Amino acid sequence: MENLKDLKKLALFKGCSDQDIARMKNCFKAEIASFEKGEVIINQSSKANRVYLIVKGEANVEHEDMFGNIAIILNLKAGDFFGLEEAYADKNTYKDALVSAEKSIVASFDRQKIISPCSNNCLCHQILAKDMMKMISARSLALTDKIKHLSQRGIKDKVLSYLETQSRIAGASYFDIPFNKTELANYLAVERSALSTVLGKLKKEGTIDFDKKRYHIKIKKEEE
Amino acid sequence: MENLKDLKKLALFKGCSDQDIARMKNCFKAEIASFEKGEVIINQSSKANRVYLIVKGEANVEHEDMFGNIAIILNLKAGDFFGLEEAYADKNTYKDALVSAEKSIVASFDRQKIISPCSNNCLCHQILAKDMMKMISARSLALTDKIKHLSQRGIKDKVLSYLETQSRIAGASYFDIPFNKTELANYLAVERSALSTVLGKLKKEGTIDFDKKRYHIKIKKEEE
DNA sequence: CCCTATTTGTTGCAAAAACAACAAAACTTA
DNA sequence: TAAGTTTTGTTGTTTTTGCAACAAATAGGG
Repeated sequence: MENLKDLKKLALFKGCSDQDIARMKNCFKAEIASFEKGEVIINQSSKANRVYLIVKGEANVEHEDMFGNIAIILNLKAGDFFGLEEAYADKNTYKDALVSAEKSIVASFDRQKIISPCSNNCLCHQILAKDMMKMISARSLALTDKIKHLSQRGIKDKVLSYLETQSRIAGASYFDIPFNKTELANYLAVERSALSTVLGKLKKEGTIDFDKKRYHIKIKKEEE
Repeated sequence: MENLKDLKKLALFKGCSDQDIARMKNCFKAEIASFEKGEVIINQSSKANRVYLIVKGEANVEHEDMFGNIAIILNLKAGDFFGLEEAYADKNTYKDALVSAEKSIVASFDRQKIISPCSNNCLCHQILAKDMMKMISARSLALTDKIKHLSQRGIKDKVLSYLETQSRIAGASYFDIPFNKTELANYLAVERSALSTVLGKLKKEGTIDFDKKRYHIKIKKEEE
């Protein structure tokens, strides 16, 4: 099982021995699978009986509304979970889909095993449980951040709000974002072409610069 | 301490005796205060060293952006927490303010005491810890719901998305929402006057009806 | 390296939302 | 109940966005 290497790289399992991980995999009824870009890992509205862990690559949490519009709710990276909230809040269907954003490896675990205390007394299970809390909290804060972007009036303010947050996270005025233009439009819930126009304008104005997925905030907007 | 009565009403403390609650209050360094409508319970950007519990009434999580626009992120009711995520994710400032939405009673606890295991072995502390996970998960799902509303193109779709969710939660086509029109506009991040126009149109069309904070979805939009 | 698929930029037009300003209605409270 | 405050509705103007269609640029695969 060469996937063990990828698992061990995750901060989540730091300090766990191979045996620990092997035992946990068994304990949680783990399964590991790999996906190509664009492949659906788990469908919207399907039964929520597993919890997914991105082991390698990236995946997007997506929601399709009644008109067929796709919204990218969140971008998940290695170490991030999908489905934990449903498990803990006792919801039995996922309200969103998980879609591989690039070549990825995803582990999944039995929902019930994850949320209930381990009978086997796995060495890492306690650590894991503690981390869960932290991860869900971080997710919650990330969602709040996103709401802040979406709450901006106008595409210009939305995109600047997003880019400033990304810049702050990166701790630099140059930074990469996980979205191409089409995906960024989906993430910000605006028209792709309109976003393109606004980005072009901001570039011409000299406020920002960008190339591919790399951005640069040249003029920092002042906080209130 | 007559506030004890209010605390005991919360699902969170069901099955806890007065002594249990008294011990927990001591253990968590609890403080209780009451607030009028519009009063700021805790300011945006202030030090996040306490966790707040709405004991009675309602409060809104609000965010003011760099242009002075107020966004209502979330409406909290009795039993809901504020600041838990910051505690668990180890953030030291609140990114939002908590504002009393009506006459309310709010308890606050020492952040550190909440997130670390209790040395006194309070009877309810374990239960509390378990509920925390559930609450944060539920919050996360609620935020995802809101993102879905905000992701809709156009005010009409936003407000219908919101009202349908509220209707589903209430389990009826008649239901009350916690916002007046101004607050609803802030929650949906749109112009109040534009929202007013759209609501009027929907009422004239016969899609919905409303009076004060009571709404009625007359024609149900079909899911995809 | 060429062919194809995807991504990105551009434009014009129609529709919608922001904004501002004001009037009517409802709610407070003295 | 009268005065003042807040909420809600209305309207006209300006700006922005959505939408559709197309062209250019880029990436990916054989």
